[in-house]
Amino acid sequence: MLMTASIDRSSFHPFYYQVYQILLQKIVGNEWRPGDLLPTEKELQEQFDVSRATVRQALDMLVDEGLIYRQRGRGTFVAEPVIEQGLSRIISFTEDMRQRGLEPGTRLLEVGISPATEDTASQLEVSVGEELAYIKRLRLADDKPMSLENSFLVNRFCPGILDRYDGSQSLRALLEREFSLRLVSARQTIRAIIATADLAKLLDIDSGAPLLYIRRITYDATKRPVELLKTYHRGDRYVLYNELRD
Amino acid sequence: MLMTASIDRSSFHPFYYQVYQILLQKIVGNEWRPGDLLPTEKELQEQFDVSRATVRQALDMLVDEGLIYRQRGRGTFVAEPVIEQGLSRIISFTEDMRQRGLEPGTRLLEVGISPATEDTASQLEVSVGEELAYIKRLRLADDKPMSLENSFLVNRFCPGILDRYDGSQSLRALLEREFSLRLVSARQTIRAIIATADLAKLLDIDSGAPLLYIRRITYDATKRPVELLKTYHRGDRYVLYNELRD
DNA sequence: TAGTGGTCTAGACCACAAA
DNA sequence: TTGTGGTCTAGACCACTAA
Repeated sequence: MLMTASIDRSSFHPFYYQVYQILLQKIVGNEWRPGDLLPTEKELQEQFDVSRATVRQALDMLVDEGLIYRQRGRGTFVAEPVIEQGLSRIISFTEDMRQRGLEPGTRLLEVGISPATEDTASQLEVSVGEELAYIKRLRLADDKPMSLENSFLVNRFCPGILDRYDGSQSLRALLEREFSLRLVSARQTIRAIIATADLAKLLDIDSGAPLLYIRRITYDATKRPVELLKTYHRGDRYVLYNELRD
Repeated sequence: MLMTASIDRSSFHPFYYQVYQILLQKIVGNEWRPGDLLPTEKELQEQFDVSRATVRQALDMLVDEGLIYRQRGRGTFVAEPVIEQGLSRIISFTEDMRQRGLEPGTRLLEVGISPATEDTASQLEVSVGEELAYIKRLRLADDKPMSLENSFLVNRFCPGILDRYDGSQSLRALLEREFSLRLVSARQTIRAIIATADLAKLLDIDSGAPLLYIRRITYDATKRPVELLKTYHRGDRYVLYNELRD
């Protein structure tokens, strides 16, 4: 491109920020593609008629955002786009198993209403004793036990949900369709524990076998906690996968 | 404190990095506490006998890590320790422990060069037999064993790293500073396993105790796999936390 | 008004990569 | 050997805060 943007010296934006914006546009606008060599710092300095320090300050921002990287003696390059999607999405057991090429199954063990204990109440930000709907399910993969899921819902947000739940459908979809509860964010803790005799029996493993214990609180769009999910995954079968970024 | 550390002008570490380290120690060592006013840039400049730009480069690192913040016209302050509830950031063991309010420690067990096995080679996308630098560290929290970390680096990308690594510093920082390797993304799998006798002994737990086993591959800006990290965390002490979104 | 951090300049020397 | 980015200096002027 022959036309080159230049900076506005009377703007209230700092020079380095204007340079950053111009370079950013070239990258996100795909004019410069991953792997491309950027102009040298000297060239940019001359092009924008600013000092090298100013150019470097602009480049530092792009480095911090992971959009470019520098190699001493070689130059500055456009970075490969980082996989941003699917970093940490909330996915259901069913989706999860299908992604792994396994056939998901569910056996409904128990449902009911019970008062919140001190522990569950504090997690769900409700009063102790408030009614919670609970759903206990054994999850299967290729017809063999994989995980035990224990779900606690704030009954006030989805009254009568247990009557409409038949044990096989997606709880997420039901909450959204019938109660307009969109689950948009979640926090979870992950621990390694040892199977108790009860859990071992349900999961068809030896007691003392390792389990991945995940405790997740899910929030709706207004940041209200809606569900507390306790999951026990068989250590020998279940592998949690995720992607991280700097 | 009247005694003040000064920088070593013959060190191979850059001045700004030495200043950063000294200031970092004051903060994590709790000599400077949240809310405290730092010396002004001018004072630091005089204290270390470096230019203001060098002081600012050191301060920039601390700002990036969220340890300090600046207010124009007022000064620079130690930040409140915030538990970075990021979605899925790559954080070091050291950062991780600090966020949990535990004092991180490291015991270097073993370093060396060894040829890639079929398994490690495929993970790191190198040939079987290619030289890998490995670093085995026992990680401590409040002086008690927390995790065992087994790191494998493609030696070709960071030749001589083992000579420059003293066992206590940040591997990430070292890779970036000395080899211009910025670790920007990672993929990991998480499993629950049972401690073998060897692992149990190192971690000071019973054999048969549960462990969280995390296997992470870290990539640089050009998407090259750089490090394979195998980590064994004590199930009774270590809890993995993360946030999810829809 | 005095002092802070924010921005900017015009140099310099270095380590490293590639030809 | 040439050119790159990495580090460092010694200034300067500005916008903002607090006294």
